[in-house]
Amino acid sequence: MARGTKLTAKRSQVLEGLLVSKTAVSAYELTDLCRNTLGYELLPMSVYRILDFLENNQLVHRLSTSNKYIVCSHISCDHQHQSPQFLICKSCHKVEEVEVPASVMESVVKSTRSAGFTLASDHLEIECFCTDCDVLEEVE
Amino acid sequence: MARGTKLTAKRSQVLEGLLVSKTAVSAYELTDLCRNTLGYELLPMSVYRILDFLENNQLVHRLSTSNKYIVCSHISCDHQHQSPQFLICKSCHKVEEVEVPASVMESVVKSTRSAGFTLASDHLEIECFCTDCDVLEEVE
DNA sequence: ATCTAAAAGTTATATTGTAACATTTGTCGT
DNA sequence: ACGACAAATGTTACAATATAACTTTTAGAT
Repeated sequence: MARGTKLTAKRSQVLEGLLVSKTAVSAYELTDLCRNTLGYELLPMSVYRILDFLENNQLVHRLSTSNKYIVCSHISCDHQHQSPQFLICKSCHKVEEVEVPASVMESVVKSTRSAGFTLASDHLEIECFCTDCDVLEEVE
Repeated sequence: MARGTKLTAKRSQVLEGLLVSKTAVSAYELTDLCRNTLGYELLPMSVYRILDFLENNQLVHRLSTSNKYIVCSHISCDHQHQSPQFLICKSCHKVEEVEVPASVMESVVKSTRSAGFTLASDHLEIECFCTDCDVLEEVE
């Protein structure tokens, strides 16, 4: 693990909460999950701090589209992966992580560069509806 | 313009606020801008509602990455455009709108479909740093 | 054992977003 | 023109999210 780098008890607890969760969760949802389901004493403030730490150490991804967090699916590997692409259900927040074809990422980087910008995120976020929620949307 | 469809005085005022702004702005920022700079009487609740309306009528884009809004750059055309790709500066919220190469969008749609999801957004959002802010980031 | 830096605790508050209900305004049929 | 209905806006209260600022605890290093 990189600098700043201790996976303390509390940090493990938060990580465990994320591992248990089937969907992306917000800091407050995660706090509740840790307290109610796992029985850990945690407050939102701490959870926010710990999530920052975990994100900086590539253990979790922060989905800025929904302000929720999800554990990195490659948490146990030590090698590099391609950029992940997150398909995020707008309705139930289920998240599917797929790999972005290199060509796509290249194209994105290219248009970013030529506009004078520097890429600030390691992933793409796509707002979707999953199969379940798609049906519901139509009914409304 | 489509259904539900009156560009009332208030709605024009909010739109004017967005047109005046150089960067993406939040509902509260827009409220302040309208009140302080343009002298319009608006409250956040109304601004939220009006932004919803404007978004539904393709006059503004909502950037879910930052929960901010920006006027659609094709506001005065009546024809269809390709999917926009927004380069959003994480620091100053300046936004550059570029067109996504069709091939990229196809690829995104494809991976979305094959994962059983339906695309829910008409654009891509990319978190970046612009030239100005990029320098500052490094100094920190 | 003591010192120090990192981590976690604590409290208060700022910011963002919505719910619920009241009032006003515009449009339609008669 | 008149009343009736729907759309738009006003108003208030509050829920949910995020961070600031300061204190206490903990874990290593010497």
